[in-house]
Amino acid sequence: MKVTREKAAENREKLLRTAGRLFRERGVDGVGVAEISQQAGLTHGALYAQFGSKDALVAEALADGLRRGEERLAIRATPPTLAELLGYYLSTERRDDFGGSCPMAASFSEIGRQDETVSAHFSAGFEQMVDTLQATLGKAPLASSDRQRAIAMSAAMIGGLAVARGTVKSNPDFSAEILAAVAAVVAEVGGSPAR
Amino acid sequence: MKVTREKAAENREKLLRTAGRLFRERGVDGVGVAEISQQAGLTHGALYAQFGSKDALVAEALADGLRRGEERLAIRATPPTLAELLGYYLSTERRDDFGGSCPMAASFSEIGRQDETVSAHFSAGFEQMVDTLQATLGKAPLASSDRQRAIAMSAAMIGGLAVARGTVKSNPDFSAEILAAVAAVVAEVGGSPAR
DNA sequence: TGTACATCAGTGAACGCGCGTTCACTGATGTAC
DNA sequence: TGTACATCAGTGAACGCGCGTTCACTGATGTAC
Repeated sequence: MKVTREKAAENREKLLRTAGRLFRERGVDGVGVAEISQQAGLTHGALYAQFGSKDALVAEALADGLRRGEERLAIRATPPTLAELLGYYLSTERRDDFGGSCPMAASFSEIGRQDETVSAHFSAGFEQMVDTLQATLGKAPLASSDRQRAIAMSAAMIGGLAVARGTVKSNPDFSAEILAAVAAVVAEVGGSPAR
Repeated sequence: MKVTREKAAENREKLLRTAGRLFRERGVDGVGVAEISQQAGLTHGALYAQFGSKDALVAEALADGLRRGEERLAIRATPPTLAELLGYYLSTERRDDFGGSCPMAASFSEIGRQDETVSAHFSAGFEQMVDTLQATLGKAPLASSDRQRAIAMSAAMIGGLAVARGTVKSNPDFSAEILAAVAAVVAEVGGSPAR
């Protein structure tokens, strides 16, 4: 049966969000089109009418997740402080919430194996993170440029979140120590007072 | 046909190494038991005689890769300097060589979804990296402890390598800039002279 | 505004394929005497 | 040292299953007159 254009756009959106969340939680190869469609309240046929193939859906879902992350930062009235960003990004809540978290940290190794389109969205997402961090920088006793510092801080946050995830099942104390240590050092490198 | 005990041990080793390399290159779900066995010069039956299931092989291969990485650091006569570690780890060669590189960076998101055994090996591997880095530290103008710095530096290196991989297909210049920026800032945080 | 009909988002049965896994069998190895 | 035989690493055919994908069909929507 046909549906209104509006409803069709909603369905497409629902498929994208559902796919993105499941990919982050269980990996691209860990989720099938059947489950995505079902959780979005549709059949796999609808998914194929919208995206044509799973590969295309993967690319669009990753891009959509990165775009959504960018927007969340861009629409804020007052730009966040470094302490706020660190407190949010390197929290145990974020660590344990694969589905709701940064696709750069959740889909990591998978993104490196995707094609150029996904790589371009990943670049844009990372660039945005670097810009956001760079805007928070204070004076630090380092010779590196602001941009260099912002890049290294972003890498440390993404890496720190992922490492905390890799260690939490066997060693939750170590995992929490990692989050705290990364937050402390990144804050210092960023020129914020140590917390 | 039966083979000598020695040959059987060699075959097991070959399966582990082959599986580890392929998992790092294409992801755990991206490679099947048939291909692993074939590239190791055996049949899948031999793989099952040795490991019992693919899941068990995955766990052992990840652990084996992490152990191998630890050993590579431990057996050196003179401990490496920070500059040497950074030059090796954050090079474009390492970035482009998924199969031969650090399993913590290559199998990232996958490790977070594995069970406690793999998590324990991951913790041990990361701890080793932190210790190695901590041993190279000089004096830096930061209030953070040596251990905090070593943890954050390790996270930045792993994250930096992974982010460089995610951006290289669409934006090779940015990717190279990331490697250089992370290396420069990590060197400063580690108290080495900026290169 | 009312009627006729083309459009197309979504349905659901069916497809081939490759996956992980099982198992009866092989035959050289390694041991017991 | 030589012979008999139990062991078991490895082979390869076969299995069911769930995957991504296709396609004939449905029927409300949206348009043309």
